[in-house]
Amino acid sequence: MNFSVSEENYIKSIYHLQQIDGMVTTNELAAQLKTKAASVTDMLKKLKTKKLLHYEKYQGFKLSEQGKKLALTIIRKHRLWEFFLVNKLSFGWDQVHDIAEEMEHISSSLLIEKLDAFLLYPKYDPHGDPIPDSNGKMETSKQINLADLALNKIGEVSAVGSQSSELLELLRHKKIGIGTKIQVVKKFSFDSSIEIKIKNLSPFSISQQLAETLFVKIVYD
Amino acid sequence: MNFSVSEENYIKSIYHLQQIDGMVTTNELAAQLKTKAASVTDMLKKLKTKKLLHYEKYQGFKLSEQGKKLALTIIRKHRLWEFFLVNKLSFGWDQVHDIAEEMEHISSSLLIEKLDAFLLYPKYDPHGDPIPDSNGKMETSKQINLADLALNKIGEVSAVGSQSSELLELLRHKKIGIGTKIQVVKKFSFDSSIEIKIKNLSPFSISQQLAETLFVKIVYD
DNA sequence: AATTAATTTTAGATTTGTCTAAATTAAAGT
DNA sequence: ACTTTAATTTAGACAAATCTAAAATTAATT
Repeated sequence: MNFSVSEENYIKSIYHLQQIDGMVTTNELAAQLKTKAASVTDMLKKLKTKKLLHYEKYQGFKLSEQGKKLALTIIRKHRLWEFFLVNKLSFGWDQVHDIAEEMEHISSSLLIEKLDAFLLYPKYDPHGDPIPDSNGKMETSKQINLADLALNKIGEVSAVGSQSSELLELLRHKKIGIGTKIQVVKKFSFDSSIEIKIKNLSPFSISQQLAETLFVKIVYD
Repeated sequence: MNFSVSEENYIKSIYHLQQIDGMVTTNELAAQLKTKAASVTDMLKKLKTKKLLHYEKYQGFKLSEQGKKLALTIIRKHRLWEFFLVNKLSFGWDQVHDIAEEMEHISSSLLIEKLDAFLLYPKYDPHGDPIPDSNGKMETSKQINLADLALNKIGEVSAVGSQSSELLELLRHKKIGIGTKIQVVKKFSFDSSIEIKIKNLSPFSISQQLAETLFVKIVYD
């Protein structure tokens, strides 16, 4: 199968959004792609007939297995080209995103395999995100401390550092549990507190103490 | 200014065709681009309003200075990427054309300058065609013997090896003079004769002896 | 449970690049 | 010079991807 640049951009955006939300909504995707909800609906129908996603109208949508596979090949291309641009052409890591955004749509898969070999099979791109291999598999994140999670990254809570009823009460109150996805919005050096964002809640701050008892796995977008 | 992939492909094809013909016709271009004459006419109007070519209807057309400049940047990208594919990713020289055809439309000019530096400013691509520099200048061909011109290449007659009236009579009869553009269509090893094609004439053969008295400059397409 | 608000979808229009078929212009042959 | 042929252009249609405005559906609120 062969896909248009536009179709590929939709697939990639849906992949990233569903890492965070599970299910994706029309408005979310429209915002991400800087387009209008009506345009998204049109494209969803097309992608559904191509069996790249599961979609029932008004019910949200997510990628099919095929769709995920395609998303991962696009992400693989994007990250390999970013690695190339930074490590071979000496671009800064902050200059390469838009260029890779164009290069990821070059269709030849032989090109990508040869590029991968030339770069000596890198595992991470210049931003620290893992590069999927030719089967779509990539290194999964180890558990790290929420206090160590980089700004704007999203972590999925995988463990808590204590079982004390005081902690559990606090977590229940803040609506944090195993599996909760937390984005770091701001870090305050004054008291090492951090501001976090959880889906469907307004951002709020937590203490350094709490951040250090929470362990997360990075959700690579 | 920013141009679509389609516009860039038209510009590049026109550039190549006018190397041979000076003026380009609608049907020629349609054949080259594997599209229909009507589609070409439509695009010509658009390219004219963008001042990329000189065009009066029914009169043929050719690139403006601006159009040539654009064509050379596209050719520069194409040939640099071909060089990269062959010399860094170890593709065969016969595998790279279609991939470079896609890569030449990546828009960043900084990318191309950095690529050029990474490749150590190559002067020729893997097919032996010269690579334009960032100002659109490229090495011009030295005079070579028509007998040494590679298959399918086009040469412009720049000198003859003798002034004998016998030779001049033969040349007048074959309609060959200084400035005539000759394409090598076939080479016969049996007697070293070669079959050539001149614009507006059917292909015909010439003897090794004649070929060796004609000097040409390669017309890079 | 009913109404309001927000989200999503449909309907119809627009742009880009293409096509076929018909009309126009130029070139070639007698 | 006239007629036939070939090349080119116009007119009208179509597919892809987008948009605005209106209608339909779901979610939220009283």
